[in-house]
Amino acid sequence: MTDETPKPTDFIREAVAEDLRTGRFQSVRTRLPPEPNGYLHIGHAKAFLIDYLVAKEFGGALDLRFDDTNPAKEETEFVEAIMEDARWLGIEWEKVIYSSDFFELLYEWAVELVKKGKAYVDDQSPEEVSRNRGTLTEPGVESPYRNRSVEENLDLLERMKNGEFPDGSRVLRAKIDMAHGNMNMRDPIMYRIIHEPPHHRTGRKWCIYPMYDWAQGQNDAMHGVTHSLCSLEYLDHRPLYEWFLEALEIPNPPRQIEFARLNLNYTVLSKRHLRRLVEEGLVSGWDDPRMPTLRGMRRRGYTPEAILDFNERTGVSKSGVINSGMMADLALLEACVRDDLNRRAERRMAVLKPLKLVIDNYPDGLVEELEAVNNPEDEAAGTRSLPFAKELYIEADDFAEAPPPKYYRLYPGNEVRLRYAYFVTCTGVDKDADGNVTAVHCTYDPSTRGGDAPDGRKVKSTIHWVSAKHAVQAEIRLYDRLFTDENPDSDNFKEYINPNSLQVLTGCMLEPTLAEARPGERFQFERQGYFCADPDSAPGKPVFNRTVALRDTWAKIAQKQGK
RNA sequence: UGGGGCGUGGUGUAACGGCAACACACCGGCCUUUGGAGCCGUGGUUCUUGGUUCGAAUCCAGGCGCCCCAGCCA
Repeated sequence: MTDETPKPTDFIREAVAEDLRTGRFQSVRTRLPPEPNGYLHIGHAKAFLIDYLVAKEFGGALDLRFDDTNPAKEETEFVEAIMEDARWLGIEWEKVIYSSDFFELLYEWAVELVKKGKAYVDDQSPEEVSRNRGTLTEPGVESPYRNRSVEENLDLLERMKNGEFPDGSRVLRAKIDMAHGNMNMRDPIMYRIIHEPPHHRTGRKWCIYPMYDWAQGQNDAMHGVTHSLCSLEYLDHRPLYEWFLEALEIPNPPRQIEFARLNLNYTVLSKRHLRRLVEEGLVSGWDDPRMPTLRGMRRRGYTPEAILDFNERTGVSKSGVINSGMMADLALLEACVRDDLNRRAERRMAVLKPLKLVIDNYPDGLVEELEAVNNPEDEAAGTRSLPFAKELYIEADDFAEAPPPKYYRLYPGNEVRLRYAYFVTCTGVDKDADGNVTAVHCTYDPSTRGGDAPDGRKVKSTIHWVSAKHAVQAEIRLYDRLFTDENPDSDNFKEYINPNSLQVLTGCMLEPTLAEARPGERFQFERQGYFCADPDSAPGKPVFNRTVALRDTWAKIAQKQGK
């Protein structure tokens, strides 16, 4: 690992490198303990990636350990979904284990603590326990059961395990300090009694289940984790994490390191709010392309590479400003997909809001095949051929009867280039009885075939088009941010929902090569944005999701003009 | 009012006692068969006050601000 040792780029990698250098650890093993009760989102992706990349960079491994210590909250359904999403991201893990795999040993360790006089069974009701914990500024009150004999504690714990007592009647607590400034140290609960529902893996074998704090560090130690990476909210738990390990006299105990979790502006990331979006029908499901879930982003057209890049560009730190985390900019995420897709996505022509263009001096019935470049960023992507004819569709926005200042596209008298085709000059329009433009007329210059004028004259604009009789009709879904507020993650988040987050366009006209697009295939529709074929697509009837629009400097100019 | 963490352009992250850097966003310009991409440029008294030092974003002290903690959740 000598030459391979990476130069530390953040405080976590610095700490890990230091531990290896000093010999505190000989190798690196990290673990990601998702609680299997929800789908992964962009914030989880960061945590996953930190654990995975740190382990990988130091020649170690990541294990997946599902944190199933509360049977009331977990479901098997999520286990597979989490693995599927992580795999899609490119995360590799060595072992898949469960906290419940360690229930037996963990119980033995609890018995050990009882024998050492460091844990006791408390008969107080949940209300009493809560009341006697004290407050942030007042010390707690010691339980009247705190000084029971070791024998009585052992007997009671055994009977708790055997299911002799009802839920909530007793708990096992660590005997630490009821006056501690850190609330986590005020005799934290280790085991509580839960009879129902049965655990999704261990069934009815256990009637007591460990609390997070009691399970975490011990599980880490049991399976050889060296670095237990977690988010800042667990900082206050580290003294307890270390207390247990020390009380049990664990040699080479694992080390917990905390980092700022990721928040994204203009979205919500809390499990509760995400669930509400789905359950209240505010989105179509966990994979709605507007959701910040990995499934949603995947359907939207985001690539794992873009998410990896985003993760890297947001960095690792301990400055938790909002909800113990950094507030990353959605614009950065979008920049990351654009970067990736710009290099990789093939270009296609697609007219979202069609307007008919008739080339009056083009021969009736003639169809020419014109060559178009698939990706100017990647010569290897080659070219394709596009049918061209007298009647085309152009983007309604690319024509203006009365052009605003700085408008370079089609308007009466103006000449533009039809991409990869000809120069055309607008000669007039057809209108219906209400005065709406129904078609635009133009003439073309036959000498400009392919898009260059032999006399060297220039046009200020190039617009896209699709041959009317060859066009494939499609549905296109345009997405915008789900919320109008930068930080909607509060209980009244519904007030900030963006009513225009989804716009469904039907009757869009696509170039014929797009007819058989497979779900998941991504393209750049020239001058529009990046689009991904949706699973709702049928052969010959594609449906596309807009992943992200292209940067649009014209939109900014138009906005400044007050339009 | 208890304990803990964090303050660097709008946002995020660097700089490890020696000229405050990079990315995104923003604004301006160049270029362009995508108003895309690419290229160039503008923008910061490093929360504050004081101290140590030849020299402080960095070390020390005091303020201020923000975040987390009082589930038998994780």
